[in-house]
Amino acid sequence: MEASEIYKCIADPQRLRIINLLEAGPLCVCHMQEILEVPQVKMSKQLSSMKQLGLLEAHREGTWMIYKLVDPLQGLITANLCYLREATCAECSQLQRDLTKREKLILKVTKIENDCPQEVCEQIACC
Amino acid sequence: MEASEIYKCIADPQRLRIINLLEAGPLCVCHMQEILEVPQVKMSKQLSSMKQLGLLEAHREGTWMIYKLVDPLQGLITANLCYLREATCAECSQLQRDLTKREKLILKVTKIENDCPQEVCEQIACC
DNA sequence: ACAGTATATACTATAGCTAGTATATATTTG
DNA sequence: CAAATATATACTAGCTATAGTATATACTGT
Repeated sequence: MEASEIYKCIADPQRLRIINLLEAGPLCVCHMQEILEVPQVKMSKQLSSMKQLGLLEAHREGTWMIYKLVDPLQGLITANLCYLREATCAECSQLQRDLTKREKLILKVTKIENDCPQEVCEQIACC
Repeated sequence: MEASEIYKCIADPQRLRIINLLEAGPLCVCHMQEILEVPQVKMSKQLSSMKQLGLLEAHREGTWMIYKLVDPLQGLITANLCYLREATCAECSQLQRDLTKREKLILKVTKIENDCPQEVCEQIACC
């Protein structure tokens, strides 16, 4: 994967937010959709382009599609996430808020509603 | 400057090469043109867009326009240059080659031809 | 087999980017 | 002031990316 392709990918704030979320653990489409507040079609298209690029992989669990970052993650991405999480800018604080929102959502769908893909649950040992 | 704007900028390999070159010191348009082997009009347009973005600044010296990176350089850019210079990929080795080519060109235009903007010369204490 | 939920794709319109050609501007030198 | 050099801008055409709408597919539970 060329560096320029990675930059083009994270040059879209929405896609950067997706990577930031997934770096914290796998998620299904509808939950990312809820956290980022974007229409389903946009979410789906962005995920599929990132998968095609080779950054994400997906598998099905019932009706859910669970996306995660490929392992090992491109060093260039790791380095940038690392930088952005420390920095202070509008986009950086957005990334923090997304992570917080993710925590809350996962708690809700697991502990409370029991409506959670297994792989997501496993992270917090809830199911 | 938003992180996404910086990524969009360096997502173009040519622009990344420009930043890489200028990080080593100021240069005039025609010398960058020679190192990167691009038409004048393309060079000029890319430089002007990067200047408008706030990454570069320029001043005139005779008929030359000398471009340099704004100081202090965006941390995000520093971090990425730093990463790319250590990494092994097609683009990364290109960046190395560009720096070598820059060294040679500067030697030529200063020591040999004495055809060199003052600010460039000052770097290697030649004029 | 049907209804409901989650996700993906096809198609279209449109906005933004890039390259190329031609031309203009700024400066120096004779 | 004319010629030469270095750089910038205007204009155009083609391409790429994005958003939106509609529709299709995959799976589950009844």
